[in-house]
Amino acid sequence: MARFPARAKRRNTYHHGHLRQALVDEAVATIRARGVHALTLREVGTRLRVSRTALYRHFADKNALLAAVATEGFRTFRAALQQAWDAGGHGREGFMAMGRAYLLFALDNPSHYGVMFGGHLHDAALHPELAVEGDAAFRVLVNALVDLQQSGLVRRDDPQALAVFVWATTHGTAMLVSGGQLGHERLGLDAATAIVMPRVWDGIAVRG
Amino acid sequence: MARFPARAKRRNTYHHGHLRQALVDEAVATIRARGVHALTLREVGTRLRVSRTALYRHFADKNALLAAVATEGFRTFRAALQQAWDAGGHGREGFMAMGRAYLLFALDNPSHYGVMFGGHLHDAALHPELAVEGDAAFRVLVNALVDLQQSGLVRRDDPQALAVFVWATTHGTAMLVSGGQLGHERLGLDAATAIVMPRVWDGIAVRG
DNA sequence: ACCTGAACACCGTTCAAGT
DNA sequence: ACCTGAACACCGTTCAAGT
Repeated sequence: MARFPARAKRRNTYHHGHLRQALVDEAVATIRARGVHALTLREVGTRLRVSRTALYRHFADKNALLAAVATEGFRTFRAALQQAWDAGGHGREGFMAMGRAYLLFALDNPSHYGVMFGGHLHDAALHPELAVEGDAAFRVLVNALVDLQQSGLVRRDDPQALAVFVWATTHGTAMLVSGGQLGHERLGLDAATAIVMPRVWDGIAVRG
Repeated sequence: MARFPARAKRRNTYHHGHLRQALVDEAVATIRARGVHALTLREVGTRLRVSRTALYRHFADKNALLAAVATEGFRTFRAALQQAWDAGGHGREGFMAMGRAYLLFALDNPSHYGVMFGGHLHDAALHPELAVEGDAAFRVLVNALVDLQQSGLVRRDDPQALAVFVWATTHGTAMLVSGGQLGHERLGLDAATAIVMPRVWDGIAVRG
């Protein structure tokens, strides 16, 4: 019944058994708080009270850690989209809620979103799980569009093509708004949603 | 009449009088060829046969050099948009040509485009010339939209809002296509243009 | 003004070695 | 298997000094 000592001793010497997840969490926290450029493998290590090179037991290099961060981001992102679509009761309102959720995620976690889409990753192709999660998030949108088509609300074009248009528009809006790239025009979440989403709807809806 | 020697001697010791532009050009070339992550101040210096720190006479830091690269990008970008709009004879066709030119620029110079929009720049606000050039490029689009409104082709909504929608969609498409972020769906320039631009037009055109 | 070399503090990554 | 410390090659940036 007293087998804890062994575990305790182990924890002191070899760290916990979930270093990988701890590394990802720490990286996400750093990125969220201070941006990608502030992410340092050495600091991640010391903050986790682990050697600077312990990380290499779980990731090939810094890029692989970033890929894991992006993968994790896609997971919560997809959940947020799905939840908004469901909570919005599908239909036009659900679609709008999804769009708002998309922008909300991007504006709330600009740095994390940047890792997912910003091109900080060098060889995304080398990380299949990343592609899988990205696809899964994309598929939430495709499925919603198919549903909207079946309800007679959206044109019966190729849903993939429609999804590309919708995703691109929302993504572009997120990047422009969060980066403040449009110069003078500083937009907030609601303003951006109000400007862009109705027009996206016009671009895909059945003509009335 | 023979005052060249002085110049020649000077060139050997103090480099040419256009180091700043040479630095930007070299940075652009490196980024274009090998990506932002390969840009090194030290290498830029040695390739220009100049000390590693000569750069600091012209730029506060690496970020300032990147801002200059982005500024230069916006200049040629704006010219490309304007040229397409004019060559397309304005109207719907000119608008489509502009959209294609946008995507062409982004796909032809993905890394340079990435510096302009990708968030590699830390404090874009600190570089006013960058904002000026970005605004100028944006205004080409706004002006085109106003023209289209006067021709009765585009709805008479706030042109700025219309421009945000158009820009965001095109920008998003460029990012997604160049990053191959849409998973399986690998799109080329023409496919992306064909999918997105007609729908953008539907989103802004006068209802027929 | 414009340029330089040496130096500083800081990276990511490798590797032989420990448990 | 998992972790470590020392070492390597490489950064951006500062600074006193040169012309």
